[in-house]
Amino acid sequence: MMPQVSVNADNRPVAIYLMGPTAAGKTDLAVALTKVLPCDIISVDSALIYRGMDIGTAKPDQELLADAPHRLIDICDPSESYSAAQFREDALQEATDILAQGRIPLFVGGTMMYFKALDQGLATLPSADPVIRQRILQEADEKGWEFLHQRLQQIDPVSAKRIHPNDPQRLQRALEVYEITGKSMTDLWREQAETAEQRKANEKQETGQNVEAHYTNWGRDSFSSLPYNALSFAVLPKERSTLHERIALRYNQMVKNGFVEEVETLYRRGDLDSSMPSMRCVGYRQVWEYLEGKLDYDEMVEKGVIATRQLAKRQITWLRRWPDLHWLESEDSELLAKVLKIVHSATI
RNA sequence: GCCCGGAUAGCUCAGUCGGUAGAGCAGAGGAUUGAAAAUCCUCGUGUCGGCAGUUCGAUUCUGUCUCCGGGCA
Repeated sequence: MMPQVSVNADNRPVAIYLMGPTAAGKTDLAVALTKVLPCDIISVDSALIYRGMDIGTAKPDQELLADAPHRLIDICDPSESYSAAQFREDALQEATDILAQGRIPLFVGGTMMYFKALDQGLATLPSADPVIRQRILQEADEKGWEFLHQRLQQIDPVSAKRIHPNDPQRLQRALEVYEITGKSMTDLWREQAETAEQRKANEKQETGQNVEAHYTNWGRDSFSSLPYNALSFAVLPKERSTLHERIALRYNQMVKNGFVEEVETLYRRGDLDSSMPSMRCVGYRQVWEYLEGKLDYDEMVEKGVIATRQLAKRQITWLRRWPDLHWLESEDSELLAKVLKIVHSATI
């Protein structure tokens, strides 16, 4: 008899992904889950990593954190940058630690690229190099991004087609990878995808899927399977307008609670600037501009709220195409029970 | 009460020497491989304030009314 391989026959322990746009109520649900399940929270949030950025990131307060500890918050200084790859490494380490204690990793957050990197892996590529990035930036200043896009067209036509000439961040990255490795991003992905296909073939785990047909997944190391079987949830208010109301309410509350003073403390340090990832965070950027005198108070508040809404929209776009996602409504009174039901049926 | 400006997309405004109109912002949809709360792409029909007049044709010219600024009393 051939052994039956099916999705349900997964004997790995479960983990929970709790996703959702900003201000949807993820933290409340996560904390409630820690009361009824043997789980520990791992934050999936590119802003909560920063120390001293508490009010504007809606970071849980000390009291709550003492009650429900979050891993991967307060791990960076605002002068530092972090990355999706670094996150994956850190998050897997935390998950392994939690699993070793026989507990459930509960990943909670809204940084969807971190979730994707965690779940599907990343190709093996060089990490960011500040010197090379600076050089590319300078060249863009002199010759324009259009010129650099044409150069990318020469060395990597596939990426050049995918990356819009107006997208400096991705152009910079593609050129950076080429400068460091001497190979195009596309070639590196392809090589790694082929290696993975080979490995898969050797392990006789044919899935019938054509990796080559999905170039956006080329080279991702998702074949090195995760140590858990993830259940994906997304929380979201039923109506977009409700989310918008919650965002405006929360932003005004932040300002009342001393958000401007928090940014002022960072502003006065003197070693931070508005080009750093930390100070590009929603809200921080607008308060920073207010402190520089580029925005008046009302504009700062209005633009902060707008930026938060736009962030939420992008997060929702990710969620719409997330596979096997359990959708939850923020205002559902049976929220917790529904999650528990799904978790229990998966653990049996 | 009189004089001058305004009234056009959800908001701020441009424009049509008369042939029913377009920017920015907002909003919506999408992309997303070491900055991702980042970065980028796509999407614009609205009694052109109401009514009347001139005209083949008025959002555009004229008259009048309403409302909002500002000024003079």
